[in-house]
Amino acid sequence: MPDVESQCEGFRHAREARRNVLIEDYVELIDDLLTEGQEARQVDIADRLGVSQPTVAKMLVRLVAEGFVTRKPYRGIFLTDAGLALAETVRARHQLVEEFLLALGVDAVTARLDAEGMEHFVSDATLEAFRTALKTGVLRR
Amino acid sequence: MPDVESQCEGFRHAREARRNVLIEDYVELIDDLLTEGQEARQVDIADRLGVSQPTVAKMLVRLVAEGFVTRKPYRGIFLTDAGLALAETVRARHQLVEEFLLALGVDAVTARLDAEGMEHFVSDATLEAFRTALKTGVLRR
DNA sequence: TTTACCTTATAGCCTATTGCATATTATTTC
DNA sequence: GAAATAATATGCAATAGGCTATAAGGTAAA
Repeated sequence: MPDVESQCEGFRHAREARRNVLIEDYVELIDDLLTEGQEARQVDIADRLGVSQPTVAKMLVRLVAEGFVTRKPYRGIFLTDAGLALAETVRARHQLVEEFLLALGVDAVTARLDAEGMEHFVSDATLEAFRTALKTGVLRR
Repeated sequence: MPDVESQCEGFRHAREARRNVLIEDYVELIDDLLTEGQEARQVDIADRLGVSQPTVAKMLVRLVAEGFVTRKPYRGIFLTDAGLALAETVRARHQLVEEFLLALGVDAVTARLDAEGMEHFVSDATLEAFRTALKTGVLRR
């Protein structure tokens, strides 16, 4: 067992990360919706996330407060520069994790599901290790 | 972008998994404390998790209700058979994820931190892929 | 055995995340 | 331009997870 301080620090770190999961998911999804050309409406976001529209409305208040999105009334949601930057980081990470799982031989459906959960907890260092493994091709079957 | 149904299902799946994270962490930690010979007291658990004792007390109510632990007053916490089974599953998964990251070349500290976050979202299928990769040694550097 | 300490319980408060039901406000269409 | 429709807003409730402060119950040592 690790010493109390490290373990405690680890758990604190994980709790901290958990608080950002929703924000990351929203920002990534909004960016995807905008990139696909359609507008990002509350109802679209709600459908994609599988939650109700009021739930989305409440989260958007938070996203606006934290400076990631702006809203044009009845015209949908838009990303600020900070939101765009976050979206790009998150999407790149998400894709890399999913690609890595696929390269490992995990089936497509599982890779998608697992990546959705894991992505938020993969550090830059680990991401770099994934990237290296992919590049050197050691995982190919 | 995935179709609405799959994406929605993915997010639902992740939300579901998030609800079990704390239970898994508690059960794994309690098992570790008991295995180390010491008793698993509320204060010990609180120290390890980096939360307050009342927070632990509240969570223990839930763990008892869900049938994972029992309590001997002023003698600490104990695992039921279900709790023990869960603990073993969780610990095996946790260790495998951490070992895998180490084998990939991730440094020890990062591997510990990332594994703590990722472990709860790694499916059996992905776990099996990790195991295979470790066994075939393709990751050794 | 009585006090001091350790352990647990309880009360009250807070934030976050979800839901449902129901307004309200734009936009469109006829 | 008025009615239908789409988009948002809001009120109320529930669950989860966290905190501080304080009380109370056992254990053990002087």
